[in-house]
This record gives sequence, C-alpha cells and structure tokens, in this order.
Amino acid sequence: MNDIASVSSESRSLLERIRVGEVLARDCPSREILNHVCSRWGVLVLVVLLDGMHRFSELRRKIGGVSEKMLSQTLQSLEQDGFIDRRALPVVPPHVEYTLTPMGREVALRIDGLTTWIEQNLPRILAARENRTADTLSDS
Amino acid sequence: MNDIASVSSESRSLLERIRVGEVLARDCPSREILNHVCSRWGVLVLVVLLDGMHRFSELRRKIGGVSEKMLSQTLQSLEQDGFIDRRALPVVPPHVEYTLTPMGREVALRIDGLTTWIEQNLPRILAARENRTADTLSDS
DNA sequence: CGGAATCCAAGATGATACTG
DNA sequence: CAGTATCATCTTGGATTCCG
Repeated sequence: MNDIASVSSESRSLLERIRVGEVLARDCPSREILNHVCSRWGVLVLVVLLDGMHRFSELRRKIGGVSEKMLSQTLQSLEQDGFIDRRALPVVPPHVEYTLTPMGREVALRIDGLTTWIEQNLPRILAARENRTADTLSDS
Repeated sequence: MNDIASVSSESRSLLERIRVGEVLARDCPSREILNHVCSRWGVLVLVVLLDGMHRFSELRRKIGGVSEKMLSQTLQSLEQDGFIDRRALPVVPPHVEYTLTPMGREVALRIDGLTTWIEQNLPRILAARENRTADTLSDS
C-alpha cells in the first residue's frame, strides 16, 4: 500500500532510490534543507552558534568574509527551518540574539563533526591534492 | 611550525579565529574543501558512493536532477581533494569507475549522518517551518 | 560511454548607501 | 545595532554540440 507495493514497471531505479534515501529524489524537500545547512555561510553560522548565543555583529566578526546581506539571509533561512531562534529585544539601539534551537543543535553537531574532521585532516588532504596535480603533469 | 608561531602583528583577530577553528578564517584552505564536500551535488555523490563503486552513468541515474556537466565537475573536485578514486579502463566504449578513497569514506560517513538526520526529521522541520510562516502572517 | 567545449540563463554574492 | 534596498558582479547550473 506504499510506494514499494505499487512498483511494477520501472521498479528497479525507484527501489534503489528508496533504499538509499530521499535526498536523491529530484524534488524532495530535504534537498532544500540540506542546501540551507550546507550553504557556504550556513555551515559556519551553525558552528559558531554551537558556542552559545551570539548577536548579529558578533557572528559577523567571527565569520571571516561574510557580508551583512549574506549573514542576514542565512540567518533567516535557518530560522525558517527551525534551527535558529531569533530574539529581538525592543530597545534602542537594537539588540538581537541568535541561538540554536534544540533541533538546530542536533544538525550543528553533525556539521561541526564534519568541519572538525576537515580541519584536522587538512594536511592529509592538501598533500593528496599536490600528488594529483603532480600526476597530471607527469603522466602525459 | 604553524600559523600561531608566525603571528606577531595583526594578532588579535587571527588568534580568535584559530581558537574557534580555522574554517572561520577568511582564507583558510579548509573553506574550499568544505565547499566541495557540501556543494549541492558533492553531498549526494558522496552519499551514493558510500554504497560502493559506481560508473558515471550510474551516478547520473541515481542522483536525480544532476547534469553531466555538474556531475563531471563535482567528481573532478572531489578527486582532486583525494576523496574519490577514478579508474578509467582503456576499453571502447569507455568504462570509468568511481570509488571512495579511505579518506573519502571518512567524510562521506559524516555527510551521510547529516543527510540521514535530515531525512528522518523532515516532518519535524517542515512542521516548524509552517509555524514560522503562520507567525509572520499573524504578527503584523 | 564518458566526457570536453561552448553558450546562455539564473542565482549567489558583494559593495554601497540608507533607515528605525 | 541590525538590518533593508539597490545595483553590479561573479559563480553555478543547464542545454546543446562534438569527440575519442
């Protein structure tokens, strides 16, 4: 009574997709979430917020190279997805606090695992890269 | 030895960046690796290859919506980074096999953890999103 | 089959100026 | 301070064509 049961023709590729996961489906909503989380600045915002609450300008200072526009945009999409809690205190000058939601913390931990791995293995990776470029020069 | 030792002028912001992590530094090479791995198609390629060796056209079929160009480009960057092994058999018609390297397997596992989490929590995420959009409509 | 090359549309990003 | 708006740019992505 589910998708699997209704598969008769064209069944092979559909079954494969289901087994591996929905992200592989062209129009699965998880693709969008994944892109928000894995976006250039989304990753870094999540990592920084793992350290606790931050204000807008704090985030901007910690994340090297991000523009106001992109930071704002990134924060909005992550807030929409329910990963970030935005609290605006009604004072002047404005004071806005960004925090991870419980759900946001769960993704952030996984993202952090990835970035940490990359940082720690960067020497290995860069070494591998140099070998490759050397190969392409010598195997002609 | 490392960057820390060479810090003298402009040390404040640099030290801050190092403490939290190198990815936060504007020009750290890890940023580039991270972008390859987290790219729209890079994530999906890694997840699929976790299931073992695949040929070009197999990847293309499994990853819904990817074009030949982007798949090719993605595979090249991941190969450059040392995450993917590309073996071209000298036969006609061409036969090319893509496999994760041991290092690639390590990142892929972390990526897979992330995508799996998103897939499994998709209902929660989408529910949170609807509440937000409802909020923005009612708090005007 | 597995690409490379080209061209073009679309989206992401950035610099700047402005506002409550 | 924390954005928004606008415009310019730079990168991505896709469709098409051609090749060994």
